[in-house]
Amino acid sequence: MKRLPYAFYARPARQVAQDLLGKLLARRFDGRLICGRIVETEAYCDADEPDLACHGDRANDGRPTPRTAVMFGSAGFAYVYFTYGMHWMFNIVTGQEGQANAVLIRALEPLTGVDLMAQNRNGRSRREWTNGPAKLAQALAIDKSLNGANLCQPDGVIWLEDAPPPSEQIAAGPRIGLGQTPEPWYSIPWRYWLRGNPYVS
DNA sequence: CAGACGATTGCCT
DNA sequence: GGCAATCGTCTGT
Repeated sequence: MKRLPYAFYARPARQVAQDLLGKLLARRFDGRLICGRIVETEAYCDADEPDLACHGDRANDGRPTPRTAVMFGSAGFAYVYFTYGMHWMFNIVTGQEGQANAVLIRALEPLTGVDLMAQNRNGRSRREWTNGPAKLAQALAIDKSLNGANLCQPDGVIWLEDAPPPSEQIAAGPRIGLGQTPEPWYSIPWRYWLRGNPYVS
């Protein structure tokens, strides 16, 4: 299996978000491998148009802040942030440097290191290990220490691997949990998933 | 420096 | 379906 290269990420977020479906998210943890197949993503921001749901557009008048700085940086790095006082979210920076583009990984299908996922998810049922953005972060032991991690680095502890295109159909719909975000961004269909997959959130 | 709120989850009715 | 948990980040005073 081949690690996804920088060029894969250095494209518009919506394109990367769809192409990530079926790829593998891998994590080296406790000397072992945890790996899952990506089945749900969301795109935030695009080069051409504003996205008021995106942290990079919403805060500080569209300028970087300490939290969002990574989002404005090079593609192929991890943007990990803390929310609701208890949850970590794992995103992948996409697009061009200077633009706030990222893809949120929302759900995985467990493949490797299932005992570690069960342990990290406190013994919950298999279906609840990775069917949500904060759940998969916990299952893969993703936290602040991985913010800014280089996903293309050969000896990194978190990366993505190429995989054949998915056989499932790709579905699209509005993004989840946008709260007070105004239209049209509240309803714009930038969430993508593999139709029928049981691990979609 | 105080106040509002969040790219969610899990428990309760 | 409703709602509390829990704290970092951002904003306005």
